[in-house]
Amino acid sequence: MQNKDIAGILVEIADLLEIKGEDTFRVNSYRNAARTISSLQEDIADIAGSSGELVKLPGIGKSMAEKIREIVRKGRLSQLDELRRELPPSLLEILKLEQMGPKRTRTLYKQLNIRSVEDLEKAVENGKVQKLEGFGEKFATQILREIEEYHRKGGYKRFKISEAADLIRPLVDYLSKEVKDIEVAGSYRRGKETVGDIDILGISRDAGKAMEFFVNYPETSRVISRGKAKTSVMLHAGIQVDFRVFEKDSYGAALLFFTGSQAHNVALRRICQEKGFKLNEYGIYRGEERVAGTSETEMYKKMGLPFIAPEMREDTGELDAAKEGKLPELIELKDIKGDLQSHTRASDGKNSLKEMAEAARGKGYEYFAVTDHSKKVSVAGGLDEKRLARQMEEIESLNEKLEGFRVLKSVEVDILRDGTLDLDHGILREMDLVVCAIHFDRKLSKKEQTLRVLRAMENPFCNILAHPTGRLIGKRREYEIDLKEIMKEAAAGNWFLEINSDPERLDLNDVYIRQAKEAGVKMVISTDAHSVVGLDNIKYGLMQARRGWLEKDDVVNTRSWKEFRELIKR
DNA sequence: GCCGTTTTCGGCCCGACTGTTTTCAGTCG
Repeated sequence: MQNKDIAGILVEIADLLEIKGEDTFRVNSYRNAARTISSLQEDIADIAGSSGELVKLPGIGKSMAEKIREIVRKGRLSQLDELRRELPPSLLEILKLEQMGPKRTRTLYKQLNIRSVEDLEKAVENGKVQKLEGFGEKFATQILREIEEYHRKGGYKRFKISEAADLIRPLVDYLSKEVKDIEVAGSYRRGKETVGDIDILGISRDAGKAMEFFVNYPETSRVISRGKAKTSVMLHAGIQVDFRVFEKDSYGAALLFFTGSQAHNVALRRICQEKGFKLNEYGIYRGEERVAGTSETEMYKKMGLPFIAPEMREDTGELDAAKEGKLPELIELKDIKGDLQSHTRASDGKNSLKEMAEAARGKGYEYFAVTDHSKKVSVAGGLDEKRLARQMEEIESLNEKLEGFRVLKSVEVDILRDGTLDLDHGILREMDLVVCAIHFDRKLSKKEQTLRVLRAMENPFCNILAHPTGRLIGKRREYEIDLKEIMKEAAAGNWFLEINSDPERLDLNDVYIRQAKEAGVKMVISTDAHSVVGLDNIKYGLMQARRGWLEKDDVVNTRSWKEFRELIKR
């Protein structure tokens, strides 16, 4: 049972209790506990063993600790089983529909025995829902549209951060024509790997005009709500955009508020309360008087805190760190001195070696590793020893021409099922750097998979373990592997874990990154670019690194090649 | 259900928008 499974059980309880009509504070305590667990560095199952440890975690008291122990022990929770008998779990699907909260879900269940999205759809079509008190025609039309969208998208989907970026770019260009100081806030600004919606802020004295301009954006498919301060629309792409305008004096407060996370905001409001202030999206107030609001820095300062980077605002310890003056100095893009995974036309890349190298040099890097696939990955045109030897010659002659820049002779060698490598040691020995990765036999047991990787990484030529969990966001689960063990060995064995910047991968993810840092592991941030354009993805890997609290020193490719080489085992 | 330098009870973050409920509940972030 992983942390996220246990958190999932608690969230389900919270949802069902809420539909039941339980006290919201009690309901929230389940959500708080779930949040604590899913952002925890250690395995909750390990902590659950020793009594007293669990209740030290924020939001987990005696009763919650007992429930967690039951889940760890039995793999299930009798309280949830009971709730599921009481209420059909398919109600949770209804709850996911926009406009459908716990109250309406409960009413429809009690009054019309609506148990599923399909039931709801029928009842609305038959005009039954509209007859109930509190549900009108407008509601009926809206909910039918929601259900249609729900069917079309197959439930509610989140967008990969790169997909969101592609939608945001033209929208911000458009809005900038009318509104000043456009900023994208929300989970996008915090650099989350996926985003559910897009929050945009701007400064304008004429909010009405700004809103009018916003709803006329050509990509708008429908207006969800429209007010003086806030307007929400759905884009044709199927993502919701919330747009708000503020006055200059409130802009910092608004940015802070709408960047979130929700949990971070709640924690900030508590801090303000303790100091006798009130915090909202317009500023910090002492009574009626606004005492801060213009900038985020000013807001934090008023709370007695240093500026906290958006990527850290998840209420996972950043506020304590800030209070104690122990915030990390997060790694920045300019710290990266080279990219360490890339593919060329020789395997499955789109550009030539020369084109890739020149593009990397154009980014201001000092070095750049070309890591085409090895022969086993034949679908990607993997290279055998002979072709690699030829590529290495090509690199050498290219390096003679590129002054102040070095193309590293490298490869993404496949780790075979038994933990041996897909290439002769003779050729690996000739390389500057060897990147190792799993591409096949993903379904081994956890123990076998872990041993396989460790065996490979014990090889004297292996330096980097690429995309260590093999997940593809929203598509493919992680393979079973004991990452804790991998981290332990990586920390001791001076090899590195990759943070793969491909927005489909982002592997390691933010939670694992922070865990790895705690374990003393050094990491690299690579793009895994398959084209010149792909080199830009470094920003996504960087954001995950920042979400994992990494500093320059934690990341090996912030060093010059000379320093880097010293760290590599041989 | 959690929490505590106002500690074992009584709090628990705050505001915008919508619809139809004419004074506010529900939902969302």
